[in-house]
Amino acid sequence: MHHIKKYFTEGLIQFTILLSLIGVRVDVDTYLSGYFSPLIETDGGPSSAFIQTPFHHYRDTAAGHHVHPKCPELDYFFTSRRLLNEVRALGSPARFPTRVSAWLVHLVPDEGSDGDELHELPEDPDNQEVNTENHREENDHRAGEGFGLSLSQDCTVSRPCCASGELSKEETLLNEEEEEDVKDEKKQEQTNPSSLNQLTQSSALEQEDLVVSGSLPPPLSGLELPPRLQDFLSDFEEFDSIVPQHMSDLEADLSNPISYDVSLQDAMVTRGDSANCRSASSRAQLFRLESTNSSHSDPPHSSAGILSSSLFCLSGNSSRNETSSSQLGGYLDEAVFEHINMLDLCNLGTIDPQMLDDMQGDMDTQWMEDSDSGLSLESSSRSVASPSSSSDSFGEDESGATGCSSEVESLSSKGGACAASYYDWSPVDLHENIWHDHTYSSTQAHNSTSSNWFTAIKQEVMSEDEAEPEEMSRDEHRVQAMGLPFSAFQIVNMPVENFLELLDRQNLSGSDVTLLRDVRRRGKNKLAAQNCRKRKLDAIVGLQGEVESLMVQRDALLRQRDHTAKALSAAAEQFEALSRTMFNHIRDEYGHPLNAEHYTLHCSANGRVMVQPRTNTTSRTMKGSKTVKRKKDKKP
DNA sequence: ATTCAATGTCATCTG
DNA sequence: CTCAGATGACATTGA
Repeated sequence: MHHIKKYFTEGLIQFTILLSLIGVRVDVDTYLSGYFSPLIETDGGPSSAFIQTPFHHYRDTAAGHHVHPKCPELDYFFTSRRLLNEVRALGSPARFPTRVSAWLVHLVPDEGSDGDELHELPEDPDNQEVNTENHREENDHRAGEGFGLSLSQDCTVSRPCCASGELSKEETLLNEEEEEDVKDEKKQEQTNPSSLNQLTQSSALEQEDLVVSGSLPPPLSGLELPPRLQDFLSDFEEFDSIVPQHMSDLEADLSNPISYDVSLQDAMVTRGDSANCRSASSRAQLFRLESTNSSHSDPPHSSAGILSSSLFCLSGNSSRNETSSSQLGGYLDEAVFEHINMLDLCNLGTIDPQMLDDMQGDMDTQWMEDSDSGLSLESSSRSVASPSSSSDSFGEDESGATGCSSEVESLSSKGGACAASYYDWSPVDLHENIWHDHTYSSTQAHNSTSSNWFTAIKQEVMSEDEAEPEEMSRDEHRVQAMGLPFSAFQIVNMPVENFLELLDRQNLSGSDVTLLRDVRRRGKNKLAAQNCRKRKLDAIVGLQGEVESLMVQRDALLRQRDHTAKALSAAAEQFEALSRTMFNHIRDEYGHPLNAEHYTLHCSANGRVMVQPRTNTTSRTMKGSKTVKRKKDKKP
């Protein structure tokens, strides 16, 4: 509750600042005495209550989270702050009255309804004691408050009454409140015309000033120019450099008038809907987190929980409910997942072994899938499958396997060290993570011969992949024909030391050695070709994506260029018009008007404006230089 | 019969 | 120099 009070208080202060910025005088002292100041959904800039309270107090500290820079709440915050800055910098007071009116219509609160709600709220005895005093005190302060208070109450789209409580009634009353809001606003317009007049007068003054600033300068005598005109003309001093530099601003200016027109309404409508719902839901989530943290000790209707639910239901109309509920659902999911994570971390030791097995299986699957993306692993796995998937060869291999084993035995009797060195290596070393659980348990694998082991692997893979048996490759047939106890796959994948030992100690003929070397080379090259093609395809896909992004960038640059050209031409026309206007009022030493075709205005950096005779050579050179530049631009 | 994509193979280069 | 890998070019194969 302390946070809430501080939140409201800070919000009130910020909103007071906001009101003062738009010309409304607010007596702050009268509000500060009441804790339940309106919950302000607007932001007052860097010191906004929106920043201070929700994120730092609740997220960073209470919930232990850190706000991500791309957090949607932050997006909303910065967006709203930007809008507010635009409103400040707008300098177009001509729109102020309408906006303020819209603000009032939307916001001006129903003090009565609020008060009624506040009095209705305390059905919960726990909150009643806490809230009623504050509300009464606040209502006392509000009673007879002027325009400023109405505004501030207004902005409490999430009203403090909600913070205290009852949601169902709140929901049902929302529509009525809105209607009453309009009525009360009208009443207040009647009762407080001075406030509105103050706004309109100030805005009218600003408008007048703007009109003066935007109008053409008064008739000139000589070269004495008014400061504004000098400023304006000085802007043309560095014409080419200024225009591109301010293109972004120009774009904003050209594209934003609509948003300016509705900026304050947006500040109410949009913030009252989506943004408000977002903030309300986020707060609800934040409060929910706090309430969950304290749920064990607090009663079910703890103030925080009620506040969260209040804020949640506060979202008002159906659309709000949809938005807020969905978003809140997201937050709740987030909270639920956090809770689950905590439980998992705490109960890690009690996890069901079956679940661990499943997880292991998933991990293995994932590992194998990942291995597909790898170079050697993918090729190796595929190589394992390809020779093993030929049932015919395995039928032969079965018979051959026994023969091979006998041969191996004989070999081992010949050179035990050599055979041992062969069999120290096996594909298991490469695929231990995959195959370790498949063959070792089988009785066939008890024989320590690599051929038997490989036969077991083949059978294992065959049982999994009997659907489409593949024929043995030519090299596989050749190796089998040689009667070696190794498959082509083994020859390809065994370490080079083992392969060299195999060549040396098998008493192979020269043609056999060449064949085995070719088999090994072809096998490795086959895998290398597969990897190479895969990389090539990946590179093509990446380049296609890059091309698309570059095309998008190119389109954006073209649009920006068109925009710049339009702005440049518009500024040039404005400059010409202004020059003509000036030359109409400028007289030479004989009192004759100057011909704008023969003279031009030159604006120096210090603000001085000089009339210079226009020379054809300069204009030609300038044109020539421009054409050269354009040609240069076109070349690349 | 032709086309085309996938795959295998060879030659060559590089580390 | 050998080996492993990468890659272009060509051949083969199957749909």
